[in-house]
Amino acid sequence: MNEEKIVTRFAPSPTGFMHIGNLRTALYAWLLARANGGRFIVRIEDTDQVRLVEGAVEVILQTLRQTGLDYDEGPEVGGEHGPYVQSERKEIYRKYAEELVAKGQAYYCFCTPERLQQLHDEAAAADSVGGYDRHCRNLLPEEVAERLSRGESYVIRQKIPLEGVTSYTDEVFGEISMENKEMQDQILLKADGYPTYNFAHVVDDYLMGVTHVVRGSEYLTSTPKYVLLYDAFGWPRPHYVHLPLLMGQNEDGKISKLSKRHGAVSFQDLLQAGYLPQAIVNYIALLGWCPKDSNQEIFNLAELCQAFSIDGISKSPSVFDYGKLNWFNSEYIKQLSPTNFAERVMPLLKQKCPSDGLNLDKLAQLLHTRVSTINEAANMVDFVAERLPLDLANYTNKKNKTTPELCLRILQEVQPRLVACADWQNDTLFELLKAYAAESGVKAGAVMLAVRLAVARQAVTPGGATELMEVFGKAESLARIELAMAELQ
RNA sequence: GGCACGUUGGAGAAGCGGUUUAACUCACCAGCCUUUCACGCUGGCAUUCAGGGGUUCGAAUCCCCUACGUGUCACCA
Repeated sequence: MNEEKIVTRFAPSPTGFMHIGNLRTALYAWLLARANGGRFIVRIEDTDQVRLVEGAVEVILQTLRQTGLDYDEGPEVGGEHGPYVQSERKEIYRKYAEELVAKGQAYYCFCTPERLQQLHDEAAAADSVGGYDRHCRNLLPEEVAERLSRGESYVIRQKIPLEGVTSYTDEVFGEISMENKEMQDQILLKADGYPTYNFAHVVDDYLMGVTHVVRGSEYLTSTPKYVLLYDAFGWPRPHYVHLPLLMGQNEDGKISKLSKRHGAVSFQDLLQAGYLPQAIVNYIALLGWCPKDSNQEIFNLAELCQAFSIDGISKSPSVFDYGKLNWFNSEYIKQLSPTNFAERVMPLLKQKCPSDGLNLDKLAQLLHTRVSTINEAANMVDFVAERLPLDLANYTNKKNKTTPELCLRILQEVQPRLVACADWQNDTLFELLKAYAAESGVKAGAVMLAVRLAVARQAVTPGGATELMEVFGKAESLARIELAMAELQ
């Protein structure tokens, strides 16, 4: 495989947003090129003018930028094989399609969409799946010429051999064979003059020198038709690298192709949900690929390039697991510097906890090791934003042997010391409470519990008693202790 | 329905005919640590590789069949 310089491409269709499965395909194609000192091309496949979505190209390019998948040729950067947008290469395809007709490997078809629909309906009625009946395959040249000159609407179809078998070797799935009689005379050039994907990608991959076609395994069984096209032109076939599909788990436990019903499935959705680009990339890299002789899981792009190889790609589909993504994300969040993390949560904290006097920097610090996504911080700080109702039963704790009565006593005895405290920060407060515990003979754990509950008004909190007091500041902390004592009275 | 591909624990997976009593990670459970939670640490979690037949001295690893799953059969990509 090293006899030639590897050239791969990512060829998305701008028909929506960046699906995570698409991103993963882009990643693998990029990795294959970069890991072998090859080139990576981006090509926009916008031959379906009906499904075009405004702004989709920009989303695709932006995603590539955000994930660090740089390309050598493509939109915006150009290159020697441009243009890289298929709608701008329209005439190229016609020329090649006509060449195929001349070679007897393709033919003009004048069948109307209505007739095709009828064919389809009849097949469906017979409880089967029918294809095109090759009605125009053997039209006389004179008839074709005449109908063409009359300006009749037409498409150009590939002339698939009626007999025999077509095989190719996929780099991950091995040899794939398909009986020619199973294949349809697929349309190469549509009535609107645009090529189909089936044709355009073959022509472009050849013209752009793509050596390895990397794409999802949904193309596994249509590839024989593409291979036939290469053969018809007399072009060398590229290597094929089909990737296992990405699945999602449904509520009933069944799995199916990853889609919106499984939750956030576009790169943008995931960013919106608080995931970091590199965590997403790291996670999807491992969905369907595994490094050889290593148990490493945390990889940055450079490390992925080092470790990546085709034989690490598996054949079986994998289920996208948000739980594991969360773990990756929390690892990447922990890697963030305290300041960097603080910058990211701060907008959210300021919005949720606008009141003055709160130490949001301290809050951010507490949150750093406790969240798996930035957004998760939102539901964790409600108790800071407002004084939540607290069930007094929480003051009864078996491990620390506390009761509401004990807690009340603790709060009453500790309050004057807190009022007198001049240095309102964690370490000082902690020492203060410990000193009280030692002097009073009450267990330190009990003291911490009473104070934490009084201040937080919530059983489980992101931080201990004294850390939270630092967050609340002296005034609010004392006010809450005051409130707690009243409730316990 | 035809064809194609897949099937190792709840999820990602290693494994490529013999020291594998199936590695590692997430999740889960238990314990430790600890000012709760989280972090961290320790231990548990498939006697078995979809099922059934073969081949072999020996199979998760090779072959066949069955089951199940997914993909594909568009003037979509």
